Parts: sequence; C-alpha cells; structure tokens
Amino acid sequence: MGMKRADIIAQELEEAVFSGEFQDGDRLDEIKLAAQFNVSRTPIREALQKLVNSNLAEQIPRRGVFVRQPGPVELMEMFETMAETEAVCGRLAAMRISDTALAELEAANRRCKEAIEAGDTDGYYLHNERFHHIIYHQAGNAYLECEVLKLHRRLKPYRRMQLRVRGRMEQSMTEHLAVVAALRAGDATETANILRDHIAIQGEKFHHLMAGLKIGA
Amino acid sequence: MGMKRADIIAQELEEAVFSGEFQDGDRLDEIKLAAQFNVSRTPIREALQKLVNSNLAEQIPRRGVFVRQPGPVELMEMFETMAETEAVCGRLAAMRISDTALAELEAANRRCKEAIEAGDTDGYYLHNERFHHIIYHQAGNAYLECEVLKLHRRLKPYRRMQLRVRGRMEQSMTEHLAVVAALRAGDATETANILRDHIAIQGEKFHHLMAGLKIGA
DNA sequence: ATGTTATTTCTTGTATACAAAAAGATTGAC
DNA sequence: GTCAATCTTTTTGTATACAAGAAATAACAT
Repeated sequence: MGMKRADIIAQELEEAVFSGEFQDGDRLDEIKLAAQFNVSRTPIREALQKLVNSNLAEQIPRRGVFVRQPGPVELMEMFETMAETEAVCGRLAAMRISDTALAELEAANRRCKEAIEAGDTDGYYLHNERFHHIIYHQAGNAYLECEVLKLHRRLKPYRRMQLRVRGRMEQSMTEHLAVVAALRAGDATETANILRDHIAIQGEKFHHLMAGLKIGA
Repeated sequence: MGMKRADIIAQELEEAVFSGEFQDGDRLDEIKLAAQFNVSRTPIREALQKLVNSNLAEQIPRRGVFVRQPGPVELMEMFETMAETEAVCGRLAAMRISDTALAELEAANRRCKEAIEAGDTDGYYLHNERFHHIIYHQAGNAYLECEVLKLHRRLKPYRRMQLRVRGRMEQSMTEHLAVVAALRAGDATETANILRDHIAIQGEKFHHLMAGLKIGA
C-alpha cells in the first residue's frame, strides 16, 4: 500500500514520543525536523498534525506544536478508562464469544505460562497481548474494538513497566484463567468485574512503581 | 483564541458532513474547495486531514479523500459503544457525584419535564443533553469525559431523529428519574444498568425508524 | 469491434516563496 | 542598572510552483 513520506515521518515521530525520546513540553521544530528527515516543511507539518490529532502533541496557534506526555493524573485516568472499557469488552464477549475463540484464549494462556516458566518476559508480554486482543475482537463490535485498541496501544509503554514487578506475571496469569472461566460460563457481569480489576491492578502497580522511583532517585 | 483559516474550514466541512450535505463516498476535491473558500490548497489539505483523523472521511493515497458516513452496522456499533460508555460514566459517577451535581441533574430534569409539557422538542433536547453532560463530568475522569463527549457529539444527528418517536420523550424522562434515584442511592451497578438501557433504547428506536423509512419510501 | 498500449490530462504530494505574527535583541530614557 | 519601546530575527501560516502517480483518452493491432 502506498504511503506518503508524511505518513512514515508521522509514524517515526510517534514512536519517538512513545519511547520518551521527546520529553513533555518539547517543541517540535519544523525546520530542524525537515532538515533531519531531508524533506521540506510540508510533510513535516502534515506529520505534526497527525501527532496533534492523536493527542501526542498540542498545537498552540502561531507558536508551534509541543509534545504532550501524559502526567500522572491523566495516566491514572487512562488506566481507569482502559479498565472500564476492557470490562465492557468482556461483558459483550461473554455473550458472543465463539468456542474456537475460547480455545484460542486458552492457547494464549498456555503460552503465557510457558513464558513465565522460561522467565521470558517478552514472550509473556506478546501472548498476554494476544489474549486481550482476542477479547476485544470477540466483543463483536468493530467500532469499540478499534477504540480500545488505540488506548491499549497508547498505554503499552506503561503497561510493560509494571510487568517487571515481582510476582506480577504469575498473578496476571491467575486472573486470565478466571476470565476464561467466566467467559466459558457466559457470565457477563463476572467477566467484566474480573477484567476491570485485572487492568485496574496494572494501574495501581504502575502507580506504586512511579512512587518508588521517586523515592529511590 | 487564534484560529487558523484551516481550522475554520475544518469546522465548516465537519458541519457539512454531519448535516448530510456530503454523502457517503463523495470525493472532497481540493481544488474546488479551495476555490469555494477562496484559499489555496494548503489550508484545505490541512482541514481534510482533520476530517480524516476524526473518522469523518477516508484518505486513499494518491486518490483523494472521500467522506465516510457510517452505515447501519457501524451506527449500531456506535450506539452500543455509547450505551456501554455511558454506563461506565454512571458507574463511576455513582461513587463520586457531588450533592450539588445531583441537584443540577434534578434541575435539568425539571426543565425537561417543562419542555415536554410545552411540546418544545428543542428545549427538551437541550436540557436532556445537559443531563448527560453532568453525568459524564461527575465520573471524575477527564480523559473518559473527553472521549465520551466525542462519541456523543458524533451521534447527535441520529439521536435527534429518534426523539421524534411518539412517547419517547416521556419514556426518556422516566428513565432519567430512575438514574437520579440510583445515583442518589450510590448504587453503581444499578446506575450503569439503567443508563445502558436508556441509550440502547435510543439505538433500537433509531433502528426501527430507519427500517420504517425504508418501508415508507 | 475489441483489447491493448501509449499519450495526455488531471490530481495528489512535495518543495519553495511569501506574508504575518510572535519572540528576541537593541537602543534609549530614567 | 532597569524598564520600556522599537527594530530585527525567527517561525508559523498560506500561496504558488513543481514532480510524480493515477485515471481518462486516443491510437493501434488483431
């Protein structure tokens, strides 16, 4: 599929913002970026607008665009929204999930367990992600799936952090098993509750991690 | 606040898409629009990108941007998402709402009732909207509030239609009263359930309306 | 006549040029 | 020395010019 240079630049800038290469408040200088990417200002401006529309940057008219990393408060809000949205997906999935999808969830869980036993954090993360993606899809609502995927992706860097918390992977696994059980039973409310707590805990763990970093530093 | 011409154009185009002035699949011709707005292609292109990022249009590289009106399926998905998200807001609001906000909700309801008695559909719509906005805000999650407002706004034209269904306003009022009661009781689950059904009914009414139009035409 | 290929035209995407506004520097007054 | 006002410089926003790719059309062979 044909991609404009502007689109590629937008992706790279997005990645740079996600990875923390740019800090909150940094101004994205059109001219410097143009030089850096060896293009004119036009595609840079187009890419910057994309960042603004994805809420990764803020535009102040006649002043420029500034990267906008979410602060602690907004981050907690996003985690809460994620928890609630994931619960909604679980609720709907409990009413609509197919048997094959249930099998796929169990397969993903097996792989998660293997990854834990092998001490493979990356592997765990991969199959854990797959697990959640299946649930989003089985909610049977393409619009909702798209929205939740956007948020999921946005929180990715922060979610990864808290995986390193000791014992978190094992606890997460246990919760996954409970989710599958509730889905298999077709218990919408129970699925929603487990999933909500599952994500909410991630937010809390992340919160503790941040507090710990502050003290430790 | 300073607004670029591109921003103003984007707003106007948005309004045109919402109002159905552009049909699904219509190509938004940069040159024609530039002539129409008496500007160069540059701000038009910027505005078009905004439409694309708001999901009101689709861009096919090297082909152009085409307006994208949601079809019946996507519309139902959006209503379902709206219902679930509104339920989430209610759930959180039940735990966090202030007494003054509860009073404001009741005030909005009174105004709704007066509007019904006066046969004032526009007035009803206005205060009904205010009612829901208060709940979004009282969820105490700025991120979630922003997201739900976006969806609310997107569904606005379709929600208005179903208000015309006979007896819908009265039914809606009754549901509002139940919502306030549940909120006052601090019953998160009940609030969520009532609100979910409240919005889901709107989706169904809309669906029936569409089916009716097809038959009637 | 039809299917294919070459050419032309039109549209998008990018570069550059220009205008306007804001930030920064310089000069002057006190 | 500090503050203020003006001038310069820088940067954004818009217009125009150019390049490249896609669609439409025309020419040609079968």
